[in-house]
Amino acid sequence: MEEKKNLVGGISRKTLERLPMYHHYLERKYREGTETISAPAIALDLQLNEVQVRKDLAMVAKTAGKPKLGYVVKDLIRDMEEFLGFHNTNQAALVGVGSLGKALLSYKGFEQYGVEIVLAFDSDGRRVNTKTGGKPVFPMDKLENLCRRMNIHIGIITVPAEYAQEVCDRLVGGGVRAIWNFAPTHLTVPDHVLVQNENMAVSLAALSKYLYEVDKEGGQWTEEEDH
Amino acid sequence: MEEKKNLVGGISRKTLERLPMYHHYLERKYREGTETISAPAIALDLQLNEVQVRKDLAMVAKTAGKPKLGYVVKDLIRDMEEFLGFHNTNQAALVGVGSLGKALLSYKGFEQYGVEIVLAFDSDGRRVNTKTGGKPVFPMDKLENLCRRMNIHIGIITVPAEYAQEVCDRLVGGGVRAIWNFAPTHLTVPDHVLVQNENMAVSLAALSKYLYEVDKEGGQWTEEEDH
DNA sequence: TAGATTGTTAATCGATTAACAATC
DNA sequence: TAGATTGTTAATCGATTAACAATC
Repeated sequence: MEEKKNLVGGISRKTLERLPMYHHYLERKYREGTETISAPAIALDLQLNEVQVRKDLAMVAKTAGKPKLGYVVKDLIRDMEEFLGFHNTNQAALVGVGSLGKALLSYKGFEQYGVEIVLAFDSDGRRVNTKTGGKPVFPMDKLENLCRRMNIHIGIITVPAEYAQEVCDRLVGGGVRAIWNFAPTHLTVPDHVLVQNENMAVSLAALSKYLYEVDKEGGQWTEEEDH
Repeated sequence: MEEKKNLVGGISRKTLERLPMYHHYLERKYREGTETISAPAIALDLQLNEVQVRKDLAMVAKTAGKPKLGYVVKDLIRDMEEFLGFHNTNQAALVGVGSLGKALLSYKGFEQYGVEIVLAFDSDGRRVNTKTGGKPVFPMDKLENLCRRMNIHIGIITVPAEYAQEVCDRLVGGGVRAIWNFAPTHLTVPDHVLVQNENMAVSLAALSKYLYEVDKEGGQWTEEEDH
C-alpha cells in the first residue's frame, strides 16, 4: 500500500496552491510599475501572514530579499515561472467535448501556465472530425494510439462521472502522466500518475453549506459563538 | 483585522471538501444495491484513512453506525444532503457570458447541489437580451437592482481577471453573500461574504510542476529520495 | 461467543504563526 | 545610526492517524 504524497518536488501542496496567487499578484504589480516589494506588503494585499509569504517566496526565489527593500518583483516572477515549469510547454488531450469541454478547448489562457490542449476525443460521431477552438476532435478508438504517438503527458477529463474512470484508464494506457479531472468522481490511478481534481461539487457544497448556516443562524455568524 | 475562518458551520474546511466525495460515492453504491457500508470499506475505495472516514461521517450522520454492520447507505445520503443544504435551493447570478460562462449556464448538474443559475449579466451588447442555456442575459447596469429584487444570494464570476474585483463589489452591493470566483485573481470582500475560488491556475501549476519534476529527475520519483 | 466494526481518547504529524537576531 | 525588513528557530495550532475499550 503506497502513501499518498503531499509534496510535489519538495514543496508542500498548500504552498504550491499559493504560488499562482503570488504569481498573478506580482504580474499585476509589475505592470503597474512596482519594482520591489516586501513580504508584509504582499501579505497585507493577499490577506496572508507575512512569515508565510517569506517562507513561500524562499521556496522559489533564487536571490534573497534585501532588508529594508524587499524583493525585486521582476526576478520573483521569473523565478516563480521557472519553479512552476511554466516555460516547459506540456501538450494535453481533452476527452469529452460537451459544453465544459468546449469551453476549455476555446480558452486561451492555459498556455501561460505551460499547458497546451492540442487535440480532443469524443464518443459522439457528430462531434468527431470537427474542430472546436481550432483543436481537432477524434473518435475514442484513436485515444491510446494518438496520445502515445504525440507524446501527450496531460489528459483532461470532461466526460460524465460514470465514464471518467474508464477514460482515465485509457489515458494512462496512452502514456499520460497527469490527469486534470472535471468529473465529480474519485479516480484510481497508478502511483506515477498525478490526478488533479477540479471539483466543482466541492465548491458548491461549501457555498451551499455556508448559506444554509447563515440562514439557520439568522444573519451573520462567526465560529466563536456557541449557540 | 479579522481572522480568516477555517470553519463553515462547525466543520473544518478539509472535512467539508471530502463530503461531496462521500456523497457521490454513496449514491453510486446505493444505485448498485448496497444497503449498508462500513467505514473501512469506504476508506479502501476512496483511499482514505478509516478513522478519518468515521470522524467525517460522525459530523453528518443523525444515527450512529452499528458495530459489525456499518452505516445505512440511504440514511447517510439523506443526512449528508441535509447537512450540506442541498435541498434548500439557492438562486445564483452569473456575470460574464464568455465560453466558460456559457458552459456553466448550460450545465444541468448544479441543481443537485442546491444551486440554480437563474440569470446572467454581460457587458457585451451583442450578448445582452439573448438566452444561454435557457437563462436570460441582462446588461451590466441592471446587476445590483435585479440581484436585490430577485433575492439572489450567489454570484458566479466568469469575467477576465481585471474586471473581477469590480464585478465582485457590485454583486456584494446587490446583496450577494457567496461568490464563486472563476477569475484567476484574489478578491477582497466584506467579512460576511464567502468567496469560493475555482482556481484553474492552481491545478495547472500543480500539473505543470509535477511533470517538470518528473522530467528533471528522469522518471518516477518519490519525495523520500534526496538527490 | 468471537470478531468485525464502532466511537473516542491519545499520539503524531505538518503547517502556521510568533519571536528574534542579523542586516541593509 | 535607526528602523524596516529579512531569514530562521521555537511555539502553537489543527488535522490525521494510532490505540483501544465498547458493542452488536
